[in-house]
Amino acid sequence: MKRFILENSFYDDKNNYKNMTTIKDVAKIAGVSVGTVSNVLNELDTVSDKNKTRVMDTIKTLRYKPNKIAASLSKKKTMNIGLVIPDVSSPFYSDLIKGVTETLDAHGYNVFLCSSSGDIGKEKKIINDLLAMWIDGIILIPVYSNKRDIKEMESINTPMVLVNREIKGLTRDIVIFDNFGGAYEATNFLIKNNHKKIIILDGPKYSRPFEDRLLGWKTAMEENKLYNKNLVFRGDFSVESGYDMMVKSLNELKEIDAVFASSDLIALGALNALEEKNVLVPDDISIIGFGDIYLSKFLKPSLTTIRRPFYNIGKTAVSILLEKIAGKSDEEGFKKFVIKGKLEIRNSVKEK
Amino acid sequence: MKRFILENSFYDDKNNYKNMTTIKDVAKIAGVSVGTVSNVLNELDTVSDKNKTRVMDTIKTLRYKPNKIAASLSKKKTMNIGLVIPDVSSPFYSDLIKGVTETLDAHGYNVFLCSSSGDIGKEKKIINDLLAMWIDGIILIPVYSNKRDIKEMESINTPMVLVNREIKGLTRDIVIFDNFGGAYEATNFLIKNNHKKIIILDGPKYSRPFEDRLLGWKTAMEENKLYNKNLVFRGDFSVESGYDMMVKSLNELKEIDAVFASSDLIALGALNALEEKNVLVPDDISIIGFGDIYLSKFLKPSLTTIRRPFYNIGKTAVSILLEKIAGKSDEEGFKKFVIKGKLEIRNSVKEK
DNA sequence: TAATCTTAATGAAACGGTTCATTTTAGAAA
DNA sequence: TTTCTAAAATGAACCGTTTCATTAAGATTA
Repeated sequence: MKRFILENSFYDDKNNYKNMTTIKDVAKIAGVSVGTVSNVLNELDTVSDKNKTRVMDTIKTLRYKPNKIAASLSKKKTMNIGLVIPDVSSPFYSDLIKGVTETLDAHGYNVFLCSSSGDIGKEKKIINDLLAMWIDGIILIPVYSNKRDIKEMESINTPMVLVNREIKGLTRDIVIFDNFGGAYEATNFLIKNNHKKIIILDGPKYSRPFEDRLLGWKTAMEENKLYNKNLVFRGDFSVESGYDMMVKSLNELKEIDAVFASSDLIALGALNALEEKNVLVPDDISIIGFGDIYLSKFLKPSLTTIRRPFYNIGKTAVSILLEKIAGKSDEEGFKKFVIKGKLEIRNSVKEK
Repeated sequence: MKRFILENSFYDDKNNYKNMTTIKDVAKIAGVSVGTVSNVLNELDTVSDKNKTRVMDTIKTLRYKPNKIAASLSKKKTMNIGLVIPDVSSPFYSDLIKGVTETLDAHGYNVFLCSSSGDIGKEKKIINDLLAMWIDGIILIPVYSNKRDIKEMESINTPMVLVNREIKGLTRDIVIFDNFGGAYEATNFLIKNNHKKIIILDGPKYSRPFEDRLLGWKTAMEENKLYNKNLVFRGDFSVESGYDMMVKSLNELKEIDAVFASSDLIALGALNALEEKNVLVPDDISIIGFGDIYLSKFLKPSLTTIRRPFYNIGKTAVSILLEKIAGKSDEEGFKKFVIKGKLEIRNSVKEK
C-alpha cells in the first residue's frame, strides 16, 4: 500500500521514502521532451535558451532531483570509487583517507570506505562487492598474505591502484612510501650530528617496510664505515617491543650514541626504557623515530622523526586512478610512484 | 568502437571495462527464463531443485555477477548508507567510523564516507548528493552552525540519525555522549580522593559539549560545597590554550589540589605548564582529562581520563538507523540515546 | 520560390535487473 | 483417462535515466 504525501512522492510498503518526481514529470510540465530535459541536466549545448530556462524553472518548482542510480545504469558510470583499507580506525591511515576522499570529492566522485580488517578473504569479498556495484575504480591497501591469488587479481579489469604495500607479481600501478630513503636520511642526520654508535630497533623480518628501513639504515652506516651487525635489534611494531629491545641493547652494548627506531611506537617504548634507566634524551643518547604519529610531537622530549605524507600519498593515488579511468594511460605495464618522507626535526636528537 | 575481449565483455570507447554478462545470458544458457534466474539469485523458494542447480552452475561457468545498480533501480533500495563527518581524519572519529562501517557491513550495507570539512554549505551539498544516490539512510555528525535551515532538514524523508551533536529544533533520533555525566563522574573521583580545591579548564562557551562538562563539574562541586566561580577557567580546545589557562590559574590561585581538564588536549597543555613550573603530578597537583585520545595513556604521567566509547556510539547509531529503515519505529517523535563514558584510572590522580 | 543546410527537439530503445499476473507442468484424486 | 490443484516457470512491464537516429523548423543560398 502506498501512502501518498506529496504529488509523486510516497512511502513504499517497507516505509522507505523515495522522491518520485521523475524526468518525465519535468518534461511534461515544462512542455518539452525527456531528451531535452536530459540535455539540460547534462549541460549539453543543444538546447535553446528559451527551453533551457523553462526546464530549469520547472526543475526548481517541482524540486526535482535526478536519480543517479538510473543515470549510472544508463551511462555505465557511477562516479563512485572504492577505498579498501585494513583498518579504518588506524591513525596511520586517517590522513590517507582524508587525502583520498577530499581529492575524489573535488572531482565529483564519491567514495565507498571499506575495511578488510586485515583479512584476505574479507578483502576479496569487498572487491567483488565493489565490482558488482560498478564502481569506476579501486584504491587498495592490500592485506599481507601468502594466500593471495594473483591471477584472480590480474583478471580484474576495473582501474585499480595499490597503496603502501606491494604485491609480488602483480602488475598494477602503485604508490608507495620511500622507506629506504627515509631511513637513510634519518640515519645520516644522526651521523651528521656526530653520532657514531647508532643502533637500530627494527620491526619484524617478514614486513617489507621494516626490511627497507633496515636497509636504509645499513646503507648509511656502511657508507660511513659505521656498520656492525651487533647494532641491529629486531622485534615487532609494538611499544612493548621497543621497550624490550632498548633494555636488551643497553645490557649488551656500551656507549650507544643514538637510536634509530623503525617506528614511532618503537621509539616510544625505547624512550620509556631510557627514562627508567635514567638515561637522558638527547643528552646521553639521541633517538629518532619513523612515521610521525600524532603523539610524537607531544612526547617529552618531542620526537625527531620521519614524517610520511599520507595525505599526499592518497592524493597521488587518486590522480593516477583518475588518469586510468579517463583512459589516458593506454600503455602496457605499470608504474611505481615513490613518495619521499620529510625529516621532522624536534628535540630528541642532540645536534652537535 | 567496442573492443571485444571475452564474450559479453568489452572496453567501451572511454576505455572503461565493464563485465557485460547479464541475467539474460545466464537465462539463455541455462535454458530458463530471466525470472527464474532472478528468483534463484534472490533465494526465493519457488524454483525447482533441478533448475536451481542448473542456474547456479551456469552462473559459475559464465562468472556472472549481478549488477547491483540495476537491482537498486528496480528495487528502490541500494543497501548504501551515507556517513557524514566534519573531519574524516580526526582521531576523535576514527573509532566512530570503524563502529559504523563494521556494523553496517555485518548487515550487508555499504557506506559512503563523506567529509563536510566543518562547512555547513558542504554538508548540505553532500546530503543532497547522497539523496540523489538513493542511499537508504544517513548517519550525520552535524556541523555547528547558526545558518542551519531546520525546515529543509525536517523535510528530508530518508531515515537519518544524528550523532554527537544536537541541533536545536530538529526532531531526529540522536545518539549522544553523556558529557555531563562524564564530567560529574570525573569530578567526583577527584573529590572522593580528598581533593578540595579543584579547578576546571574548560573549552569555549558556544560549544554545547563543553557547557555540559562545565555543568557536570559544577554540579559535583556544589553537591560537596566546593563550588566557587573563581575556579573556572575558559579557553578553546587547543593544547596551547590548556597551557595558558594552567599558567593563569597558578598565578591567580594558591594551593590548587586538582585540575579537571575538559579535554585531553587541554590536559596535555596543562601538564606541560605544570612541568615547566616544577609542579609534580600527581604528587602536588592531580589532573584528570576528558576524551581519552590515543596518546593519553603514553603521557608521563599517563593521564586519568574519561573514555568516550565512540565505537559503541557508532554501533548504536547504526542499529537505530536500521530499525528506522526497516520501518519498525512508526511512532511520531524522536528518541535520544545517551551513551555513558568510562573512567580510565591511570597515574595522573593521587589516590588518597 | 525552391533547394539546401543548420540547429533544435523528439521519442523510442537501451541499460540490467525485479515483479507479478498469467500460463504451463506435474502429481494426485476421481 | 480425465479433472483438479498446487507448484513452477514465464515473459512483459517497469524502475528513471541517456542516447541517437530521425524529424521539424528556421535560416541561407541559388
